[in-house]
Amino acid sequence: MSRTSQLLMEMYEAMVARFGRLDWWPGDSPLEIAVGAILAQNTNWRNVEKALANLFDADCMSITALYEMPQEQLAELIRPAGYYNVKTKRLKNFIAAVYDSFGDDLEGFLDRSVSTLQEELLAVNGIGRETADSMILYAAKKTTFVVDTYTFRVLYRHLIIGPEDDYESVKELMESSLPADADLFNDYHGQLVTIGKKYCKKTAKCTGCPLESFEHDPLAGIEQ
DNA sequence: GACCAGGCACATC
DNA sequence: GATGTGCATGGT
Repeated sequence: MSRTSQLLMEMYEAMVARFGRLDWWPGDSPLEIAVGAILAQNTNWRNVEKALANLFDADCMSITALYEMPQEQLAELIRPAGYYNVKTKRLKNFIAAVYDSFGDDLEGFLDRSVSTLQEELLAVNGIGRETADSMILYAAKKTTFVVDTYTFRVLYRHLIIGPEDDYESVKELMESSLPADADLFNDYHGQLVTIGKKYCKKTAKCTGCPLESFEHDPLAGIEQ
C-alpha cells in the first residue's frame, strides 16, 4: 500500500469517526439525482432543493414530462437554483439525450458501462466532468470518483495534491489509491464535502476539524 | 453590501 | 494551451 493510499484511508477513518457514514447525495430516484447534479452547478444546495421541490409540485419528475415541458415553464420552475436560463438548456439537452435513445427509461440509460456513460454524458452540452461523474456515481451507482471544488480544497490543504493538479489527475490519484468500491467513493466524496463546508473555509483556520491532526497548511489557498 | 455556493461553455489572446 | 468572462438566485 502506498503512502498516499495509507494517508487517504486514515483521513477517511477520521472523518467517518466524526460524521458516520453519510449515504450522501440527497435524492430518492436516479432522475432526481441527475437533475440535481445539473441544478447544483456552482450553486448552493439549498437553492437546488427549492428548484427540485418546484419540479415535484408541478408533478413533472419524469423524463417524458420534462421532455415535453416548454422551456419557459421549466425555466420558471428551476429559477431558485440560479443560472436558470443556461440550466434550462442543459437540462433539456440531458433529457433529450436520454429520451432519444431510451425514452422514459432512465434506468436503462444508466445501466451501462462507466466508459459508455462518460462518453455519452460528456457529449451533452452543459454536462462537464463533475456533473457526469456525479450522475455515474450517485444516480447510476457505478464506481467512479467525483472531484469537486471541496475535493481540491481539502486535498490541497492537506498537501495530498499541489497547485499543478487538475480534475483528471486528482480523479486518477483517488481511483488508484483507494479500493475500487462505489460505496466507498460515494461516502468519501460526501465526507470531503462535509469537511469542506464545515471547516475548510477560504481563510479561517480549521479549528475542530477531524483532520486537524493530519499535516496541513492552514494558509493554503483554495482553488487549484 | 460583499462574498460565497457541490460548473460549464465559449471568446480571446 | 492557458486565461478570462457570463450566467443568477439566495444565504451569511
